[in-house]
Amino acid sequence: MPPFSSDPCLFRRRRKEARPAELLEAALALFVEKGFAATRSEEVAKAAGVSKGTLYLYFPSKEELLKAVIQHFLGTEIETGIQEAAAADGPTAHVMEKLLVTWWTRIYEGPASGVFKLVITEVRNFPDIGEFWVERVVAPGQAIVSGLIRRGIERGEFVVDDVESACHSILMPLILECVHKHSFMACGVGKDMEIDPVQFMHAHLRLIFAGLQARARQPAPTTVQPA
Amino acid sequence: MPPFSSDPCLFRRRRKEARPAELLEAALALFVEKGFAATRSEEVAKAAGVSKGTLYLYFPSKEELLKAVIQHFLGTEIETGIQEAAAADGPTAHVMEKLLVTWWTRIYEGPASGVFKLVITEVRNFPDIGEFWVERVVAPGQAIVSGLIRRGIERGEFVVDDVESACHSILMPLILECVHKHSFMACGVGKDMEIDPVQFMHAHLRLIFAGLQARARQPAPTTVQPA
DNA sequence: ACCATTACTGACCAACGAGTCATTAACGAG
DNA sequence: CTCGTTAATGACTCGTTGGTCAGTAATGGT
Repeated sequence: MPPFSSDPCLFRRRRKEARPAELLEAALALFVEKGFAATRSEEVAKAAGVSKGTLYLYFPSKEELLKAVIQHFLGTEIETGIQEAAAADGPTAHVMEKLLVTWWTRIYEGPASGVFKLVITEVRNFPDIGEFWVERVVAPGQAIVSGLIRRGIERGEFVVDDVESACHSILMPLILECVHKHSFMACGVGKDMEIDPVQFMHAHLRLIFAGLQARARQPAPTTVQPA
Repeated sequence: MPPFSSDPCLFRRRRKEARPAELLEAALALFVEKGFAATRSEEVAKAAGVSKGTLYLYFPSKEELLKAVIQHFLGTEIETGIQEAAAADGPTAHVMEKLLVTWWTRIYEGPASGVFKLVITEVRNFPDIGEFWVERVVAPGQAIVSGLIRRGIERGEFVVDDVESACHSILMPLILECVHKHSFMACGVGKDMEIDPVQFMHAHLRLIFAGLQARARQPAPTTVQPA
């Protein structure tokens, strides 16, 4: 580094407003990649283009930074899902497929996908992370999907004896796909046997819907079938 | 600690044979609970009832200990599954259900379940872990299940257009259930909305089989149906 | 009983990393 | 331009921890 650098565009810019968001983004990427404990706070600062001191200017401790990261990156996606689910009409399988494909693709591709891995790995060290995770993500997410399943049952499209389990069968592969993206997929392993996540999601939903509709088709195969 | 303790049963027993296994077991439990980086090597030693020096007598470094842990706890379960799958006959859905229920319950309840979480969290820091994970677990596991699906297709019981995806749809919830056991379930969060894993597994497989059989039932609903 | 062997110990060291704070300089007001 | 405010820095402190090694005691042979 030269003894002085008066370029105000690269060096020591004062940008109080932008720092927190940039630090949170850098922290998410590093925590997801290396884990919380293995990430040095100076790395986070460097990745955000500031010094370690600045990091501690905006967050009182590394642990608080972690909590802020999770709080910051989990909220938004779920609420849009609720609205999209409520607005749609038509055959439930269609509604659900459309919802899950657009909604989940956005989650999978955005930074939220990393939060799944992060929360899974760190809940046991910081249990209160789990509190607002179930409250803000698990519960509303399940509510959307199980609500749609019940809608399908009421309309005579689905026959399901355990809605909760069906909900898990639908969502768990999608969640694990997000985790997978940030573990195996992120390093070079198993590239040969990899599946395109979007292609898998379609095949998965087709299989699940076939199962949900299987016994519903039996009593009235000619009247209800849409396709 | 008293200045001397000559009780040979509790203090400074020499048990060269038993140490490695005990250290590996203790290390697995702690690595899964707290993560590799957050676990101090002395903790592992204490949990195994030895001092830190003894740990480094059997493993050259903390990282080698991690690799040894994973190597030690991943091999056995898969091979028994291959044999059980090959031995069985009868309707494929029955074979598969029986296999997955016994096989996966054993994995879920044993120490192997923790290895899933451990590998997911640590591959990116130690990529060669991933190498023998795909080779020894992912590939053979998928081979067993997709082999059974193909068996079902050949026998006219299933209609599947994407065997790989179906395989994922079956296995991913079971894997995530293992991970869940060692993250959320292990701390107190979300206890109210929890599902019994065995009950879920049955419901999940019933749903999947309904999907796999759905279109197979259509052409000949009266002749093929076993139940 | 005595000794040789070796499993085992824990004090120790060096490196590392979270968090601090005296100092520096960017910015804006007058 | 000057100066007061405050965003930003990075050298420093100090507790922590991976790894070592000189010493200790359990064991088995004679």
